[in-house]
Amino acid sequence: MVELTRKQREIEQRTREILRVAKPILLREGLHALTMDRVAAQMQYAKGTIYNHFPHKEEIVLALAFDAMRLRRALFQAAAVEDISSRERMMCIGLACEYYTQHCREEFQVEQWIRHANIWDKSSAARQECIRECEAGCMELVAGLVRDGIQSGDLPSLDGDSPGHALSPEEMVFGLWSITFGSQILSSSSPSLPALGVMDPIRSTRVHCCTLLNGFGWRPIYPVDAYLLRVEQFAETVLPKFQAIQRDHA
Amino acid sequence: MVELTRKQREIEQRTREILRVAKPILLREGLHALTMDRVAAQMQYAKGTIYNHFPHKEEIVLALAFDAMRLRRALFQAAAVEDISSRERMMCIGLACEYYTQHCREEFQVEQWIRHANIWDKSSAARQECIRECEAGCMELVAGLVRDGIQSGDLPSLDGDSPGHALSPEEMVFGLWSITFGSQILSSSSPSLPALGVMDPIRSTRVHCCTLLNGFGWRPIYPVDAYLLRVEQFAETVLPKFQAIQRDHA
DNA sequence: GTAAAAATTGACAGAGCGTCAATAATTGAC
DNA sequence: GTCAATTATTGACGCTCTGTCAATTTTTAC
Repeated sequence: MVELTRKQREIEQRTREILRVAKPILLREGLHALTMDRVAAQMQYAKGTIYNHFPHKEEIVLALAFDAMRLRRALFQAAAVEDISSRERMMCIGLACEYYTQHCREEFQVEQWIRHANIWDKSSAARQECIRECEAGCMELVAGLVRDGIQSGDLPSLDGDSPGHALSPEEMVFGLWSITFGSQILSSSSPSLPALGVMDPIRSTRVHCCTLLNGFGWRPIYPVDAYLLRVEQFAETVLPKFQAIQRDHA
Repeated sequence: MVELTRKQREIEQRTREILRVAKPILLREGLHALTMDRVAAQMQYAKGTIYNHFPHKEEIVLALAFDAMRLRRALFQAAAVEDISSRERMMCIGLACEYYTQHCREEFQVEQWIRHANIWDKSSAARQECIRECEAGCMELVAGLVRDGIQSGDLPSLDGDSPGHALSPEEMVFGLWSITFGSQILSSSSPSLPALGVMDPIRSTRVHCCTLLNGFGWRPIYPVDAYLLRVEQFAETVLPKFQAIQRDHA
C-alpha cells in the first residue's frame, strides 16, 4: 500500500537492527546494562540517532516484548486450529504455552519485562495498545475455544442444564490463564521449587489444567492418566508445527 | 538477650524510620523517585548516613518487601489454625490471600517488587535468604494442611486407594499457589480484565480453587454454590482476626 | 578528662539520560 | 546539474543519581 523510499526502508531496517543488538544485552546482562550509549557504540552510530528510533530504552524493551508476544500468539493460533475436539484443542493451547516457555526461552524472558511497572509506565500509549491488543488476541483465541465447546455441547454453559459450575467463558479462560501463568512465573522465579518438593512443574500444571477442565464438565472427561497420555500424543503432532512457526518468526 | 546501648537503639530506630519514609515514595511515585538523596533530605540526614543503613536503595525495597511478607505469613498462620476441617482451613488460607491483596494493598504492592530482576539480583544474599525463608514458611503452612488432610483421611494420598489424582502434597500446593498467585498478578497488572469479560476475579478464583480441591478428591466435596456460601460464612469469622493482625503489624 | 572507636557529613568522581544547535545528507523543483 | 528546502545525524552539554571516602564530630570506655 504505502510506497517507501529507500531512505525509509533503511531507517526501518535500522530499527530492526537496534532490536537485534539490544536483545542479547537485555537478556544476558539485564536492564541496567542496556544503555543507549552502548547500543549506539555497538552499532557505530551516534546516540542521537538511536533516540530518533526510540525515545528511551524502555520503548526498546517493549518493542522486543511485542515481538515475543506475536510469536506466542502465532503458536496459540496454530494450536487452536487443530482439527480435533474443542477440549483437545484446549490441550494444544497448553502445549503451546509449554513450548513457548521451554523452547522460546528468550522470548518468554523478554515478555516478562512488560510486567515491570517502570517499563510499562514509561512507554508510549501506542505501544502499550499494541501489546494489549496482542494479549487480548491470545485470550480471545482461548475464549473462542470455550465458546466452541459450549456450542458443540461438550461444555455445559453457565445457564445450561448442568449446575456443576458457575462461570462465564471468559472466567474459565481466566482460570486456565491464571494457573498457567502462575506456574510459569513461579517456575522461572523460584529456583527452589524442586527443593520444595515440586519435581516436575510441567507435569503438575498439566494435571491441574486437566482437573480444572474436568471440573468445568468439559467432555470428554479424562482420568488424569489418560489425559497425560493424550497430551503426549498431541505433543508429537504439534511439535513440528511449533518449531516451524518459531523458525519463521526469526 | 543482647544488651543494646542507647546509640544502637537509636540506629535501629532510624532504620525503621528510613523504611517509613521510603515506603510512600516507592508506592506513590515508583522506584525511580526513591533516591537516597531524597530520603536523606526528608529525614534531615546526610546521604552517607542512609548508606550506613542500606548499601543501596534496592535493599530498602527488599526490606520493605520482607515486612510485607511477614504480614502475609501471619495471616496465613491465623488461617491455618482455625478449629475446622483441613479443607475448610484451606479455604481460610484462600481468604487470607484475598484479604492481603484487598486490604493490605500497600504490602501487596511492595511485595511485587521482589520479582523485579534488577532489585532481586542487586540485594545481599542475607536478605534474599530472609525472604526465601518467609516464602517457604508460607508454603510450608499450606503443605501442612495438605498433609493434615491426608492424615485425617479427607484427602486421598498419592499412593492411596483413590486413583483420581496423581500429585504429591507439594504439587497440590503448587497448583493452588499458581492459580492464586496468577489471578492476583493478572488482576493487578491487567486493568482491562473487566473489559475482557472477567467481572469478579475474586469470585472466579474462589470457584477455581473449589474446582481444584474437588478434583483432588478433598472431602467434603462441595458443589460450587455451597462452597461459595461456606466461604462467605468463614469470611465473617476470620475477618476480625485478620484485621487485628494487620493492626498489630503496623 | 582523654584517647580510641564509631558515626556522620557532604564534596566528589563516574555514569547514564535526554536535549539541541550545528552539521551533513537527501530530495525534488527547475 | 544546481540549489534551496527538507530531513537525518552528530556529539557535546547540562542534569540527576549513584556510591565513596577523607575529614570532622560524637560516643564510648577507661
